[in-house]
Amino acid sequence: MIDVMKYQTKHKYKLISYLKRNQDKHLSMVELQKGCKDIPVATLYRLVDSLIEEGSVRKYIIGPNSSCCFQYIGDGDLHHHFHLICEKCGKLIHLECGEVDHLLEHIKEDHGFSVDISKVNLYGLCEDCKKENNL
Amino acid sequence: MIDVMKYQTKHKYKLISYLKRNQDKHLSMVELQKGCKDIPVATLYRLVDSLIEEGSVRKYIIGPNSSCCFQYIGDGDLHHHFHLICEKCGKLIHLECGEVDHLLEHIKEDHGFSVDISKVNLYGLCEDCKKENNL
DNA sequence: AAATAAAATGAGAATGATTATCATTTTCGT
DNA sequence: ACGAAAATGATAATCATTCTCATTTTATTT
Repeated sequence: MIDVMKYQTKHKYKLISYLKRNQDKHLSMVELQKGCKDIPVATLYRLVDSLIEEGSVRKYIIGPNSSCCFQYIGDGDLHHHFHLICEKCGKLIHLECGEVDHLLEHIKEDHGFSVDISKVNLYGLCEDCKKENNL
Repeated sequence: MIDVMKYQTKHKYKLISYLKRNQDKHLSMVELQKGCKDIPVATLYRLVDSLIEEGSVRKYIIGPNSSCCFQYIGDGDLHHHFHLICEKCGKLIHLECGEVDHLLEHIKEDHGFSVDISKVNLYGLCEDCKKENNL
């Protein structure tokens, strides 16, 4: 359920619209700038920060270059996934998998540590690259 | 087993010595600069990159400010473990756990992706911090 | 609706960490 | 010791992000 009241400004509304339209993607700051050309950068940064603050946007840190991406968190559990990142081709794979939930539950119960799944980035080799390199 | 031959330069040697002396800590770039005052910044960055490349140093991205830290992890990742990193206190926990092996095997078999366990860093909240914040 | 307070805006400057440059020095294999 | 390859180092360049502050917009109170 969207709380219209919290869209105090048209820029904020536009940004959220854009984020929602691309809810399935991870958007970098550059992409946000392209998608919201009429929002000045400074304002864009401020808006993104406020959305993260209020919890409707999640920030991801991806890859060895530590670039960060943003994603709107909808009503569903879109946020409930983790990343596989191929070190060869850089491909980013979104994976939702019960086995991971199981592992995180185990770590929580038996090791007392609560893992933030949104920050789980597993590096390795993807299927295509394995084939390509006969591995 | 330390391969002395790979310490080609005195700067590289000094940096590794410093990292080893502080193996229990996470060192930021600023701390490395302080600890290795005689190594010029440009060289320091290059050395750190090369050490990460060859696998004797790990890079961590910690906290909401996405600051990054470095830590010496020895020669090759012979130890079959992964890391839990508390985002509150920065604590680093080494964990060896069959459940993780099981998960990585599952990802390999069912999702075709081979995860490099030496790069598995799971971020979250440790037991102490949870208690401290009544979570 | 008018007045006032509070928050958001926007353009450009400032910051700060990281990277690039390139002539010089050092290291390594032969 | 010789020449190729790699590393160095001082500085400039880059680039994302933050700051500034006068102005505009939004919210709240009469």
